Amino acid sequence: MITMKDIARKAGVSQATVSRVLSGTAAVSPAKRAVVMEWVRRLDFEPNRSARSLAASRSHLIGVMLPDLVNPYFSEILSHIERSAARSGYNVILANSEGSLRREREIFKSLKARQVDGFLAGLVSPDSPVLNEILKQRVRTVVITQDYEGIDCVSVSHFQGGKLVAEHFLESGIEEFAFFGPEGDEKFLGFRDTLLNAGAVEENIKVIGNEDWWLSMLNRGFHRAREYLASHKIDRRLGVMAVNDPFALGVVHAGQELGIRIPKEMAVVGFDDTFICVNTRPTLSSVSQPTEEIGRLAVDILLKRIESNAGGETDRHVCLEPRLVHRETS
Amino acid sequence: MITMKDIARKAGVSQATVSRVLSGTAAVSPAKRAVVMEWVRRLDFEPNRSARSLAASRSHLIGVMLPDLVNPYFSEILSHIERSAARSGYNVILANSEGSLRREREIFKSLKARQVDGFLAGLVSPDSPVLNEILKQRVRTVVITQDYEGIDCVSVSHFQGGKLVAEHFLESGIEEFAFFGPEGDEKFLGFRDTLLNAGAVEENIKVIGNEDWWLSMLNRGFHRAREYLASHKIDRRLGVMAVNDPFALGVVHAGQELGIRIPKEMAVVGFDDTFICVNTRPTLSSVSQPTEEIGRLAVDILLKRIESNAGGETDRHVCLEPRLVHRETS
DNA sequence: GAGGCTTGACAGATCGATTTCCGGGTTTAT
DNA sequence: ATAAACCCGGAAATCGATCTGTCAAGCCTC
Repeated sequence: MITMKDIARKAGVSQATVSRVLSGTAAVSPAKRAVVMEWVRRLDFEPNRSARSLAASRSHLIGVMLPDLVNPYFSEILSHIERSAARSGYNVILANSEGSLRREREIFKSLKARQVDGFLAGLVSPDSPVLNEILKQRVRTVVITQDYEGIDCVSVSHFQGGKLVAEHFLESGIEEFAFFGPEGDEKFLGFRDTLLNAGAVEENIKVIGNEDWWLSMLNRGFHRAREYLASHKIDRRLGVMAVNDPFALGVVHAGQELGIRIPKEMAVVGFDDTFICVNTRPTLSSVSQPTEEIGRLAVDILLKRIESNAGGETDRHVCLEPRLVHRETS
Repeated sequence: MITMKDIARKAGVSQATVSRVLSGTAAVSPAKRAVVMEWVRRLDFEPNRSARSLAASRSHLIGVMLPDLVNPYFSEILSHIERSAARSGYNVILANSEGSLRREREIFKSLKARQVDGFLAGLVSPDSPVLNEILKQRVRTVVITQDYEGIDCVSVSHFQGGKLVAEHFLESGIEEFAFFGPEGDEKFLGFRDTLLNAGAVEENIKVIGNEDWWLSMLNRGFHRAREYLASHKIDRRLGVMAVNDPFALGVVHAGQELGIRIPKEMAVVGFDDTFICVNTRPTLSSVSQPTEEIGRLAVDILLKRIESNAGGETDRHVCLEPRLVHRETS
């Protein structure tokens, strides 16, 4: 391995000078700079990042923790995060929490030990133990997907999203509702509140499947939905909101299999507006989240925090507006 | 930050002893071991990974380079890679080459500087300059998605996959063919060879869109397909093979928009058998690749190489069999 | 009880960068 | 001409771990 020492020897300068040239922290005479650069090029030298992080306690690494990598919503966000980070010279170290709070804690600890300069976290629940650690340990973190007091956040208001769906159902004259997903989810709260305020009866709002939405690739949603729909006869038109698009798709397919007409007997709305929506028949209504903006802004805010060393400032909350995209399933 | 030195002082032993306890490389008396562990727990100590990598020149980090993160095929593989790696105590550092050879080179260089213990690479083309570097620089690497001489590989034979599709079309009596994707792709070669051997006429095998499949999320495929189908009247049944599922889906939708009946006038087969296939109507035929196995095996092989320090052995080529999954579009 | 062997633990070198401190050489001001 | 201010660049300390060399203590064996 080629080290700075080698370059220094070849170029006939000290190690410190090489370091200065490379990092540009101090002035170096054009002549020496040129010689150094020449040798760097010639030997194809790349400074050892471990040593660099150790010495500078800056790793140019950001930790990204997500609850699911297969759901296209997260894939898209991840993709935008990676791109933004790469543009600014940061690498991404990726971890999948699989929605487990225990895993979240482990990941957080282990990535901190890796000296990441900051975190981007898609947290699963407001109960996550990681939230306390973030506050306590002052690790620069931007949370996506939800909004927490005292922590930088970039997210769409899920509450608002749930409200949009509720309003949409109410306008269509629907009086029976079901939510496929975890009861504690913000979007469900928005959904239910809006319905109740509009005079809906609490008994007519069902919640199905609460703890394991992150395992929700299609089969999971499909089976849950089929199980439910098979045992609960639909007499009045049912408005179904799902926690995410894959789950919604499962509901649609379960409905189709059981001969339920969509959207006539059952209206279905998903969440995230991933590419799934326009590529299924019937096309899926969904609440849209601007993934590119989320990814980009999250990285921007995080890097600004890192590079300006601004730890104690007030937290930034970027709240983007969700939009209901109306398609064939509703 | 808490360091080993702190633990050593608190526990009244030397730093080396703490290191031994933590890494388990040498025997330490049970009594001291207990004291050390107690303090590690109490101070919630986690060794600094930068320092550790620097000293041990082992980072427990593997670099994963993929050409696309949104295509569910890669998402799934990535997800399995991350899980396997995490189980063995490795973290994943992720980079998206976006299919650009220039980016591939940059990424390779920069991750090497990060001291990754190994690489998992989904390379785009046999021309990738990274291939030479892998051979020359002896960086432990397992290539997925394709099969190269002299480098560890885990992949499905794309050639074989193309062959399966061709045979399938031939059995259906199809005599006109189109491939949507880059001409140099192995799967196209398998497709074409099989067709030609069976007596198909070269002029009846069209290739559409060759250089930028990685940008192929739906719109791209859709537009390419619409453009082509609108200007080329179908008189005999057309057999279309697409480079991946998103692209195939674009072809299906373009066909539908132009009133082409599927599979009657046009049969479409995708590649990768992602979850898209069963969740679109009509359901999409596709060539299946066992993503879980690919991800898991790739990590297994890489870690075995890393941990046994086996650099010079002959390369391992795991070639998994593709399977044609026949659905409604063909 | 002396010599040989194993085991446990310490001090100190090392990994490859960054960064501080300081001295020598130039330029500018008086 | 002398003092002051400025630039450059080198030597050495530092970051937080790992790992080697060394020595002391404990246990046999004869």
